[in-house]
Amino acid sequence: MSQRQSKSEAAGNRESERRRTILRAAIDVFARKGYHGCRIADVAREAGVAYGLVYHYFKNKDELLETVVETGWSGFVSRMRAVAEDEGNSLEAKVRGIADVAFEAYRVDPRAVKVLILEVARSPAGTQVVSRQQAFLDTIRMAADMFARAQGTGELRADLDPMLCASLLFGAIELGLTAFVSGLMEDRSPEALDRAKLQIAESFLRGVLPGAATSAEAAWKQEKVSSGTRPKAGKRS
Amino acid sequence: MSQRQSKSEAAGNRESERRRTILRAAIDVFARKGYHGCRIADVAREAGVAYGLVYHYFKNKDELLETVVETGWSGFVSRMRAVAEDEGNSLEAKVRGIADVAFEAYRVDPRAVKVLILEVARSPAGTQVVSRQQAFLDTIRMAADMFARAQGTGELRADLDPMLCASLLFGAIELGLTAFVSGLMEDRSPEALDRAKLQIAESFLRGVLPGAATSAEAAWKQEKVSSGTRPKAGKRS
Amino acid sequence: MSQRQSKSEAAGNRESERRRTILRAAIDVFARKGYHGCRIADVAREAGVAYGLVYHYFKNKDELLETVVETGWSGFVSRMRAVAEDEGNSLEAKVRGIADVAFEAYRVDPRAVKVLILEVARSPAGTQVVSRQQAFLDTIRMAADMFARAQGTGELRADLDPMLCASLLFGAIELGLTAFVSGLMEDRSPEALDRAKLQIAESFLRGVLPGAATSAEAAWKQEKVSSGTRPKAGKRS
Amino acid sequence: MSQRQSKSEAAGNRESERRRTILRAAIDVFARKGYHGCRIADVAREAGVAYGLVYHYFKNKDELLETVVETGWSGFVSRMRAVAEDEGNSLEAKVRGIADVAFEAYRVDPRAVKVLILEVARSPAGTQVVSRQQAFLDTIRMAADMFARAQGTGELRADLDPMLCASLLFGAIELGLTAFVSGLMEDRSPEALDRAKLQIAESFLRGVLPGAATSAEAAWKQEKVSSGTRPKAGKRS
DNA sequence: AATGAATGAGGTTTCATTCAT
DNA sequence: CATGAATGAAACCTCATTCAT
Repeated sequence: MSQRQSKSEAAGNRESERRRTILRAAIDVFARKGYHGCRIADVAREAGVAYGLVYHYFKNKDELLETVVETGWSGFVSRMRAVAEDEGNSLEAKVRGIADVAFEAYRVDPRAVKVLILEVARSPAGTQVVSRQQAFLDTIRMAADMFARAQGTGELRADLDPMLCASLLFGAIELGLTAFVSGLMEDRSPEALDRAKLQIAESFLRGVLPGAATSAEAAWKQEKVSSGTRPKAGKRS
Repeated sequence: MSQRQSKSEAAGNRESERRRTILRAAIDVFARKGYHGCRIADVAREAGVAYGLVYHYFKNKDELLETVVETGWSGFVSRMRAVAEDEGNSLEAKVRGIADVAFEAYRVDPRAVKVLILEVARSPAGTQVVSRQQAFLDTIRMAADMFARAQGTGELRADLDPMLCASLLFGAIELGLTAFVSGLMEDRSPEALDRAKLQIAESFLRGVLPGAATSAEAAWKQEKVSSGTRPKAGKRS
Repeated sequence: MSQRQSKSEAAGNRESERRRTILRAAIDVFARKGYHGCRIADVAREAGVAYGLVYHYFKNKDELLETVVETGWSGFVSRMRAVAEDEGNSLEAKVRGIADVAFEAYRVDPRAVKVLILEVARSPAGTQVVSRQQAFLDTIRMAADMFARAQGTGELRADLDPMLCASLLFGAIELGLTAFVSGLMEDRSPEALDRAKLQIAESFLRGVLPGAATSAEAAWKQEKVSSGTRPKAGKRS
Repeated sequence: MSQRQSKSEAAGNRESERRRTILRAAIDVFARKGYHGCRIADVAREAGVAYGLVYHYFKNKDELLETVVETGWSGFVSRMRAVAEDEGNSLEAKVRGIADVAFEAYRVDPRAVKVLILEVARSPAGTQVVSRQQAFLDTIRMAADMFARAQGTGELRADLDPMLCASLLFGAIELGLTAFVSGLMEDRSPEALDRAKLQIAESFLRGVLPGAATSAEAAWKQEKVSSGTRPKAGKRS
């Protein structure tokens, strides 16, 4: 590649730059006031662009939200899926991995996560284009499949409903994040986030894995003391 | 006494009857389309009354939602609080009691629960009157207090953040209910609901109570099979 | 007359009593908020009667105002007319009589006068039933006739337009009263009212009666003839 | 420079052009139907613009009226003030100047004057933002000050209340204009207007300037008491 | 006669979307 | 690309009037 970009490339970059500015602004405003509570004018003002420019890049307000969601959600889901469907991993590792993905997303962009939680996870059925609601439900179903498979291999207590397990996991993660988003948790330092993530994963696992104390838990307890080796379980160093 | 009520009584009943009809309709419509997605006209049509009558009983749309929420939420919260602050109960009993309250509310009036979940639990901070958002957060804080006290008596693992525990519990319950609300769970029979409630409470407790299996769990296990011991489980690599 | 009234008389009195209560309330509320600024509910509340009763006695809101005006205005006008058309009186006596009538009306019922000023004297042409606007204009015309006759007898300067004289007189009276109504005049004692009445009548008469030209008038007349040097007095060339 | 304006200038003109069009339309419609009697739709139709554009330039209906009033009134008042406070002028010149200003305003824009008279001068106190009513009263007070100063220099009869004089002057002018506005005066030619202006100013001055008592006044005085020597006069007891 | 709940037309206001420059 | 004025449908809310009791 030459150091100078071709004209169209430059334009393309310029365009996508503007586009991204607007998208960014939309996320911020949606996070602050909600989709219904904000006007296109708010997004434009936040982005520092002219009113009409929003319509240059997005067909309408709904597409704007759609794009926000897709952008934020698709990466999230694909990372989630990668973790959940990596058959090389134990269920425990997968669960910890999912928690990692969620909390990492929050660390990187809490506003975007807030929008996803507010506008995607919840919102009346009829209101929106199918995809939005579907996206969330599909993710839960994916997790449910994961749990169902785990039951097949004896990694999950057989008496639990896999769908319910999936709901519990996401419920725990979501309200855990909500606690941060809403200000219920006063300490929002990276360490606090990490602690929360571990407690959530660990409590969930303790609750659903077969047997008494899980090895994971044992390991985790040990980790506190020494340097607990653990097979590729997410990002923990 | 005669079978007819006195005039004022009849009027009083009539009034509150109408009022309740409208409130009921509002719950239904909010549940179906969300607060923003519905028009006063929808509520009026659903209630079978004239447009303006809604404004006879409620100052404006917002007060209507406020009333819906207050009505539904206050009963819910007070029952919740009664359970959580009954010091005669063990933590386990309290947690099960809270699950009972939530699922019973859903059984009695799923629509109302849906509205509470959609419009109260989540919704951008600045938008609403304090009370709505506050109500939800206060409930979580109440549960957090409960868990903190339980740590004092050794009923809860000392290494867990009480606030996080509260979030987990409500997250599990909420997304468990959401699974029903959203149609993720196909079987919505009372039995299925009950099963879900038990699984949620039990998994949560298993996850957060100190020690190995809880007494409840032990009982439950026995009830199910006989020897469900599984060899330390761990991970199949 | 017997001391007891017949039943129908009693009823009639009761009725007119209620009716008068409502009329009274309407005057007060109209005076306070204006016709457009008040609701039937305000009138009912002020009168201490039920909402619908207003409609029992008056066909609609407009008729209510109409009645207020008629009641207040007709007495006013007939007294005015009696003074203006009493050919036994000099013009001066008539003018003073008109001022008497107006200020007496104000003394007796300042609110009613306020309503008459606000809602009758002024108000866009098309808006109202003819009668209201007409009533006011007719009164001015009546006074104009009076002035025209006075010109015939030499009691009024021949160079003045009678219609304009009428306007001036009522303008002076009206804004004089307005000064009291609006609070511009701090002293609202009966004595102050009387003083104002006399000053108004006297100044008006001094201005319009024939007789020795005042120095000011003389100067002005001269200007017309010669080149009236006047120290930069506005736009006159 | 080219004959074409720069873009921003053009835009600026365009904007204020539209704004002025709407303001103009509002004046016309208010004059025709009154503030309460007209709908925003009427203003928009009159201006030949879309419904919503009115709200692009004015926050709401009330601000529209407010702006109409301010625009029309402020120029009027400042011109009035210039005349009233020009100490190089005699009282007589000032009074004539004020009449000039008022009638000139009417000649230039009778509709606007009508609105000012209808919606500003009179209208219930509580209804409006302070400024509107205040503006009118302040103007009267300004004139009252002028008259008070004139009493200090002996230019005005000492026995008159300055505030009342101001009321008389504006009452005369206002109802004089009303006579034209309302159609009482059939001849509305510039000459007729001029004639009216002169008669008003002259009659007023004749009435309030010191100087030889008119015969009428003399007669009246005699009738009342006996020794009505005037000079210092003060308030009659 | 008296009450006040019920009705619904009519007005205001908002704001997504289009369009001319 | 960029701008922001212009558009108008759609929602909210008010309140005069009617009606059942």
